[in-house]
Amino acid sequence: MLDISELSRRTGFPASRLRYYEEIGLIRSSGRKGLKRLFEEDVTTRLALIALGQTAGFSLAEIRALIGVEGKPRLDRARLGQQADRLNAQIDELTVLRDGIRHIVNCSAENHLDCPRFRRIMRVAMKRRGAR
Amino acid sequence: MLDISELSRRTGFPASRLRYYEEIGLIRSSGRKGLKRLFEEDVTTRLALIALGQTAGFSLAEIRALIGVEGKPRLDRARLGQQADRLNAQIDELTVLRDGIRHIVNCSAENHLDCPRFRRIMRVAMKRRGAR
DNA sequence: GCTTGACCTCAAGTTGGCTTGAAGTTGTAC
DNA sequence: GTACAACTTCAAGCCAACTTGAGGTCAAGC
Repeated sequence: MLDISELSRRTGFPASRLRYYEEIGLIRSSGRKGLKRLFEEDVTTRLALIALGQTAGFSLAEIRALIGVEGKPRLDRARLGQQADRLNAQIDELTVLRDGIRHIVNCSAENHLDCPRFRRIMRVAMKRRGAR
Repeated sequence: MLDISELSRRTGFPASRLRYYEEIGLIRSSGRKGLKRLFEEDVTTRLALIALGQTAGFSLAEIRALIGVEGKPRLDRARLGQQADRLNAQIDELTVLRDGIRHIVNCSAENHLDCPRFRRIMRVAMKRRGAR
């Protein structure tokens, strides 16, 4: 069993964030020693999963839906599959953008506005914003 | 010259957002007709650039630094190059995550926690969170 | 000449994901 | 037995990027 500072040290998450995650039900502490929370070791795995989800662009609410609230992380395969697909689409978009930016950097022409490549990038960007 | 509702219609940005962008200096209106703002057509280009920047994960402040405040979008090539590199790193990370998620979906083993692939993904995720 | 509707300003509210601060409690070291 | 650091709770604050709302103005159509 780990106290909050040890868990913080191991994961790099500040204690405030760990308390917050417990408060919203993302992790659990398994008892107290006096006032102090005690966490089981496998909470580190859960935290890694949470970090993973955030990196992939999921909100904490989505992550909770994906990994469940109970003790062991129970992964929802169907949802994960969908999310992998979304992630894939995002990667494709970012790739277009990256290439587009590099093009702009190298394209010495003053008029990007007329450049078909540039226009294509902008269409991608606009499409994405429209979706908000 | 376009009034705000026409600009909104063309770009898909709500009028409130356009006013907000003007307020923080991201776009300019070029005069009024009575009370009503009038925008030049090329503001749509600027808005596309802004959308582009956001899609690439830049804050509005960063975008302002990149495209400048004056009339014509003046792109900062050096910064853009850096940002393309960052974007590239992000793409690499997301790719690892995507593949990792797909692996989890297909890996019928109960114990992802022991799977080296899964561990690798988690390391990436943790590293990223650490950087916040 | 009055109603309507599209615009205007300015302040305040919203969301997510936390952090910060004040005030209290506890186990350990001296 | 007391000082201390490390925890605790709870409320409030913070940030970006907007949105919403109240109350006002203006041009056009009937």
